[in-house]
Amino acid sequence: MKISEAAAASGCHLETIRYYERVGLIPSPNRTGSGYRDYTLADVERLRFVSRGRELGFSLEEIRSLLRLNDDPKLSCSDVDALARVHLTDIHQRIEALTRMAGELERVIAQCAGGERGTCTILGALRHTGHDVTSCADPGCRP
Amino acid sequence: MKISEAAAASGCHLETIRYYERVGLIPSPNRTGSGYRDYTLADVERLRFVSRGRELGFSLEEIRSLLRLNDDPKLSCSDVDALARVHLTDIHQRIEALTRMAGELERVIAQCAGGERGTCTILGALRHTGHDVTSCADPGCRP
DNA sequence: GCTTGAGTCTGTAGCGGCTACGGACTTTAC
DNA sequence: GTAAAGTCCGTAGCCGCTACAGACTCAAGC
Repeated sequence: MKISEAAAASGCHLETIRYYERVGLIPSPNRTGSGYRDYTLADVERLRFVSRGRELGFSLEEIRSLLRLNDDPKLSCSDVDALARVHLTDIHQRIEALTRMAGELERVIAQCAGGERGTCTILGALRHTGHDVTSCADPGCRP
Repeated sequence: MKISEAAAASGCHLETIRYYERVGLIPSPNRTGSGYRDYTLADVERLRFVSRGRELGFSLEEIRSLLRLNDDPKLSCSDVDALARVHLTDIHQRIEALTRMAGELERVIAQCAGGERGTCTILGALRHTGHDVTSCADPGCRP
């Protein structure tokens, strides 16, 4: 199977596949006589593994670990579980940070909306200290 | 004011300040006789503006636009409003994507927890097609 | 057999937003 | 006077790709 077919079958972009090979995430596939990469179904499955891992937000290093855990059935399932839980915690933290951002942004936008006057509350929030147009719970906000 | 003081006063890391200068986000400050950067309060305010913009998740290019809008009071407040709304939509989309990830991950983790058996459902979810251990609403999931 | 176009090859550079050096200089503290 | 800390500049690295350039190979049509 050629690289373009492997790309279509795995959901990875063609250039991304070459990149994964370069960084050692997937093994180098066989080559045809003329030097073209020749992928097996097993190769494609590995690529799909990586692709699904990325969809779940795992880093390439995490996926590297997951692949190792997957390759060696003697290794413990609880390591996989631990890795996934750490990753989940990280995702939750990112969601929290973004939610905070969104909330703050919504507040300053709401105050600005419709205001054609010279003083823009959004710019004001960026200019002035301590979010003084809002109520910031963080004591570090006030200087 | 020296760069380390400007860093402390603005909340930007010292090396980050030099970076912002290099990419033209902030103007080059005055220099002392010996070539040290010498920041004014206006410089620090600009840095704080950038720092707060980053806290709200704006990209440096967005902040560049906001600075321009801020510098020229003749420009319309509604441009600021529009920029902020686009950014807010983007944040909401990122939250949504992360929430989807977290949900899926929670599902496979829940099925795996406590399982010391050889077949790990987390690895299974990564290996096998179409999230067959879950219920995926996306028709593209099934091949 | 020959041409054309599409696919593939390698290597390198770029993105964003920093961060971290190395080696030279200056300032500060004792 | 000397040692330590701060600053300077330039460059390279991080992640996870993506996009070239310039050389090749392959498949289809004539």
